[in-house]
Amino acid sequence: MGERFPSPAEQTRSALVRAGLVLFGRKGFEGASTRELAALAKANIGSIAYHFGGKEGLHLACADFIVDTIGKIARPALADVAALPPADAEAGLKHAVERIVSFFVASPEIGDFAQFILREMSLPSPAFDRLYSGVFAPTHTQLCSIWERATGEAAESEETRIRMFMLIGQVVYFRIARAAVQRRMGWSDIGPQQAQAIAGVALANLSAVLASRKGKDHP
Amino acid sequence: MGERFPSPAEQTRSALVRAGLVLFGRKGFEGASTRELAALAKANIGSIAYHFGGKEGLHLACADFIVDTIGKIARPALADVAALPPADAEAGLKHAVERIVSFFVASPEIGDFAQFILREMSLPSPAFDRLYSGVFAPTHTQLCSIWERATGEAAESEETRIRMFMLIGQVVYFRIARAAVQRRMGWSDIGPQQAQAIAGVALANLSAVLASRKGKDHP
DNA sequence: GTCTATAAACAGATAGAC
DNA sequence: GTCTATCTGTTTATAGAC
Repeated sequence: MGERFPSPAEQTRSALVRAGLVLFGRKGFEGASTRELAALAKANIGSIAYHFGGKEGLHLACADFIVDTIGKIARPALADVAALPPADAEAGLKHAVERIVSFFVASPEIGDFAQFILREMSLPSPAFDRLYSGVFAPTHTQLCSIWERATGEAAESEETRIRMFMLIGQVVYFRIARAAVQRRMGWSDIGPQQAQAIAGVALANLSAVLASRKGKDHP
Repeated sequence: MGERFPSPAEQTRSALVRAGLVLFGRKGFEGASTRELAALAKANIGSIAYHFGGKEGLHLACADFIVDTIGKIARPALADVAALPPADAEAGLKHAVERIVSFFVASPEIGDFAQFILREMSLPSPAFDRLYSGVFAPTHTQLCSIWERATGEAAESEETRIRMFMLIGQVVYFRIARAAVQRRMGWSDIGPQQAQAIAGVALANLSAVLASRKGKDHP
């Protein structure tokens, strides 16, 4: 790890993890066979057992890769917003929503990540623990504290936590229900253009909710 | 079909479909084996081929069962709301959201349906077509027209269609991300009590959005 | 570390007895 | 219609050559 020129072994490991992200995400753990995985990674079948101890080991390594990658991208971005003075928190919150849309809904590279994560959510396997504590919990917690800065409502109240799930859910749903959305909307793809339309409505909703919370007491 | 006392053959068919709903939803098409399916249905392995032509035939039959069941429950309920005079449409819309929460998020019987549907959404198979045209499209279309009655905004505008996806998504997400939600919220289950908390926030959001749309022109 | 050959378990489909 | 035995192919894991 951390070497300037990755050794052949690390290249193989990395190729297998990338293949795992694609195939596990697309077809599920049982649906992806070790042969497919090795073929996509241009590695041999035995390398999975050698490097990861077996199919399940590769699956866990994929989860760790997602945690690392999201940790490097999303976490610092949200941390910046969370550090804004309350006066700017509302604008920061809106910016965060835009980022979530373009990152999670439209970006094609993240597609396999997203499917992998969603699969773990609806059918938690041992890999779920790592995703929850590495991605899910910190992201949601940070969003809650941004909300507190923007509205004055307690970050860890039940209502705020539910509300932040909805904020995420209404957007992430476009990735989850992608096939149905595309048909119903007549979209041949969900790219930057469609993401803009989605973000527009999401931001309008957010503004409406924020406006409705103003003028209420927060004892 | 339609007989007073179901024949043994129909009991077997029905048991296999029920097992299919559970196992396909829980483990995916590849993840569920014909042996497990037959065992759960207390039928023999050969009966799958006999009654449905094979594993995929059973899968399609499960999709048809969902379409029929939802069609009998959700469709007429939404149709009633869609028939309300515009003055009552807003209340009807809120009632519809409450129904969606308790039906889709909290009811345990629907859990396997939901997982089956969600699985087809993220990885469409031949069964997806039936679910889309039998459940998804009619439900979404009806929701859009209810929205039009409540707000005067065109049911089939891009904005309305996106907004209705968000209305559904923010709620359905609690089913999709159930495992993560339970951990983060400290809920040991998502039952009627939790559904009420979810519906409360969803309705507050809806009211806020409706309020923000008032006083705008709809040329 | 890479790659191949093989083992042992498992899959879905089918033929035929009842 | 039900159920069992079996066929054929595929799966993961592993042993060992290089």
